Amino acid sequence: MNRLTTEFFKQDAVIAAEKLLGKKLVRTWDDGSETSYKITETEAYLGEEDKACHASKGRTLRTEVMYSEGGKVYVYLIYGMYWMLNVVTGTENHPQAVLIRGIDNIIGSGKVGGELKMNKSFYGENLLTSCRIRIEDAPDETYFSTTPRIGIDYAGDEWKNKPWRFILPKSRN
DNA sequence: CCAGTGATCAGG
DNA sequence: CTGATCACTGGA
Repeated sequence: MNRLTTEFFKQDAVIAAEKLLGKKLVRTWDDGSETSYKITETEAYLGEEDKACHASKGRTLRTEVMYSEGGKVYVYLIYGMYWMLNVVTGTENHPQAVLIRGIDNIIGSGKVGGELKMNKSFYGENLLTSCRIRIEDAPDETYFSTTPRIGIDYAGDEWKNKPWRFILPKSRN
């Protein structure tokens, strides 16, 4: 299978989050071996107006990569312990990202970052060219559920209730 | 329910 | 510099 193209990553985060379900996340380790995971849970964060999106606070050192064209990695440390893996989507200057919450049977954004041994060096990594991490195409999933996003109570009703979390049923792992 | 843990950002 | 906050997890 081939890598997803720049056209895929240029889509809006809500579309990309849905379509990323079932795609193959491939991690190449330091010793050259590879592990392939199926993406099973995602969340979309869409633009400065989305109060739950980090970019709602504007352009900073941390959010900078979200302002670039889709196809890059956005990682950040949360609670001093967990590296959160996101995929930047959309076009330049339109900050968006898709959070990877689950791969195979590893459910939980913090656990995903741990499993993939994420760290700050992956910030801005290019998914189109990186030799450490890539996403390969796979048939679109048509059977999945949606719920509001997790852990964003601060965002206010309008944004916290958006059904922008996408989940594959466990039986399809 | 709640503690742990440290980068990041706004404000002096 | 200081202090608040945080897209979380695991254990009481």
